[in-house]
Amino acid sequence: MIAWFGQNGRDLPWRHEGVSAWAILVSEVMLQQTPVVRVVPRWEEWMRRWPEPADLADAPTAEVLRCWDRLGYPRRALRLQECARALVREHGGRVPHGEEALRALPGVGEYTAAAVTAFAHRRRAVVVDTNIRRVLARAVRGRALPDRSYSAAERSLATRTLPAEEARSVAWNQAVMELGALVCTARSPDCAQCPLAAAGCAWVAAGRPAAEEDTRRRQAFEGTDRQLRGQIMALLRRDGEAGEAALLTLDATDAPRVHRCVQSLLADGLAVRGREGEGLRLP
DNA sequence: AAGACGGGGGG
DNA sequence: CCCCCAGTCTT
Repeated sequence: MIAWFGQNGRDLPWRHEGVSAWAILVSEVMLQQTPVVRVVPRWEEWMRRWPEPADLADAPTAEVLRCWDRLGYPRRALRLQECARALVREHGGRVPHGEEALRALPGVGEYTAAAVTAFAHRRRAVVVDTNIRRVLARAVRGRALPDRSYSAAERSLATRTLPAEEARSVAWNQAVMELGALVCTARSPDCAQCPLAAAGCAWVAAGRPAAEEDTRRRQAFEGTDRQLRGQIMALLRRDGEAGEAALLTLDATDAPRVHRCVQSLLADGLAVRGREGEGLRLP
């Protein structure tokens, strides 16, 4: 796996020599539910503008949200700025070591704390993202896909699989994640190119059985608050401020729904009231 | 354990 | 047009 990564790993900017822990933390937050290819250009501009936590901490939030652009889930941008402020306030403007201290930061959960520990601090940490879950589900458990929810058993499996030696553990996390992203993909895995297939992937050995029928209802998007919130944020990024009338054009048929979304954006701190007390603008 | 939370590109 | 993406936080 580690040799495979050496040959096939992508040349991503946050993997370059000398990239700071802060820059890696920023990349990890941006990569939460957003594909690599969309993150790269945003990350480059972001790091150019705010190379240190103190820079982001002092930035106008409206600019932060604009630069985040359409990476999705804009509260991640808000939390990243809160995170930068927490680093300045509590950690001397540096990214702390230790998963417990990392997890206490806004927007940093189990995955990100482990990823920063492994990829920024080069320490042994059990990193489990969607790619690693899928690779382990296939290679070890012989399943087409991991279970819906992340279980203690899965964390335990990842822990047992992780090499004991520190440098190898870091390389392993990177390699398994990359294999899941490039070869052992969700939709159409390319087992012919997989270094694990020959070594005995349980799923390949079992004849690549199909996934169990997924009975859960997929999350709708069209017509949801999530979509409308996104449209409102797009409007605010473009114009800085939007009056009541402009907001209502987003869904002229359902004013209460527009109002509900405005309320939730205000509650989240993603927007504030306009100057005349009506309409909306970026914070 | 289940839902909310954006947005876009590939199959 | 559906599915998935280096998840987190709140019920």
